[in-house]
Amino acid sequence: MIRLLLADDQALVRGAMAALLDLEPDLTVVAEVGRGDEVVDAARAHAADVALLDVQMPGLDGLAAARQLTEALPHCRVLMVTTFGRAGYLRQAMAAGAGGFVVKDTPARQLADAVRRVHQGLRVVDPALAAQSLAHGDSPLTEREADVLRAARDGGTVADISRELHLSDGTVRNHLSSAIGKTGARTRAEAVRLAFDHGWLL
Amino acid sequence: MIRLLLADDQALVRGAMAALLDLEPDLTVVAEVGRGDEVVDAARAHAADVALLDVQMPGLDGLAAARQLTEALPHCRVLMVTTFGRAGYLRQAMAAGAGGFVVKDTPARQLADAVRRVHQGLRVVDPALAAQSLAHGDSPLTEREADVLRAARDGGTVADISRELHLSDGTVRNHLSSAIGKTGARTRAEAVRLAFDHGWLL
DNA sequence: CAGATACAATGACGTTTGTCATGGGCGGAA
DNA sequence: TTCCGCCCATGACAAACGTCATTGTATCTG
Repeated sequence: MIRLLLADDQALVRGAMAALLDLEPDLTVVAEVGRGDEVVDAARAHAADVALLDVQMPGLDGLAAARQLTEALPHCRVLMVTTFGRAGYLRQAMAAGAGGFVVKDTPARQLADAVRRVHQGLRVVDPALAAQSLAHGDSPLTEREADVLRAARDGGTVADISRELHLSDGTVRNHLSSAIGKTGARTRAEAVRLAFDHGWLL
Repeated sequence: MIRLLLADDQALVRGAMAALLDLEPDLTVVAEVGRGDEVVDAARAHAADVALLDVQMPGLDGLAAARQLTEALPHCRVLMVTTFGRAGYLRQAMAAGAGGFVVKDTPARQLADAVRRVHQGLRVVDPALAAQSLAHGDSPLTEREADVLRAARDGGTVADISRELHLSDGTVRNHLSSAIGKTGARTRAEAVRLAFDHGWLL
């Protein structure tokens, strides 16, 4: 009997996935959480064998949660189950020690198989996503450039960003210019969008 | 036995919700689709009593699908089940003849009850969302302003937008300026974000 | 050590953007 | 019919933006 932990911020989706997986005779859902910072505790308390983690969660994002979990409980496998097939997420998930990466577009029947494979220590990755990940490569952005893009996400002015990051206006514009160049964008907003779609932010 | 149609572009979520709802003795899922433009045909073919529609779907968005469905099959009730609790979505959903509006944050157990209520002709609405909807009111944007904001979504320049919409550069900037004023934003990007969050676009 | 890279900052530049006044054409409402 | 709002357009202006050259510090690497 494989013991599962579900972590997803959408209660409805979480409950539905629990119902789906509990139908499998060899699987049982032993814990559900809606926040990333509750993952490790819950996994330990319920002796989970496999944790299914969403990427976007309050408290702590799924990738960070995966890092914590694989370090704290190495025997507990991690399967990322996420909405967005961002190439950068896959890369980071694997680096975080995840055993698999599945997007929510995949047929429901394959989920149980993915869980079993991960439990056996195998790697489960969407082939299309793997190809895209290789194509886009790793993030070319420096840490600071990523910070600036993140701060520019909600459409504020340079002054807003510089205030938030305690930087000079000119420095912010330099970082932005650099990020625009690296992403191949022609506008700050476009750079934000592209970097986000590639999974280079957060 | 209430016959259900599920429409959601994420196959995994769709299947999981099917599993969840099929556990209820008085509910049965008779059809699943992943595109908005397949909703009406599927509902007719399988004689669905209640259709659960996500807002964002390829082909046709859930709100438009709800309009088509309530017109083509008036006896078939509609329950919107969506990720984002945008106030504007709720308003449009109700105008489209939906019987209920549920966000995916709600506990899984409440879903079956919502389905039953909608099937009985009752209205099901998240109270918090209803309040927010009243607070923000209807969209103050004109059709053209909304068009321009939509075109500005991916971060292009004024020239890009004017080319896409076959307008003068100056006209685009006028519409943008107007939209910025109406949304209370200070930047084009911020206006796009705010309008989107209010459900005033798409 | 020298070289490369990330970070922060400044000043200068040309361009883009947001705003405003103004005007004309078009539809619906008083 | 007259008014009003929406749409399209133009021109002008200040502010914000994107780019570049340059300087300096810190850190890591060969």
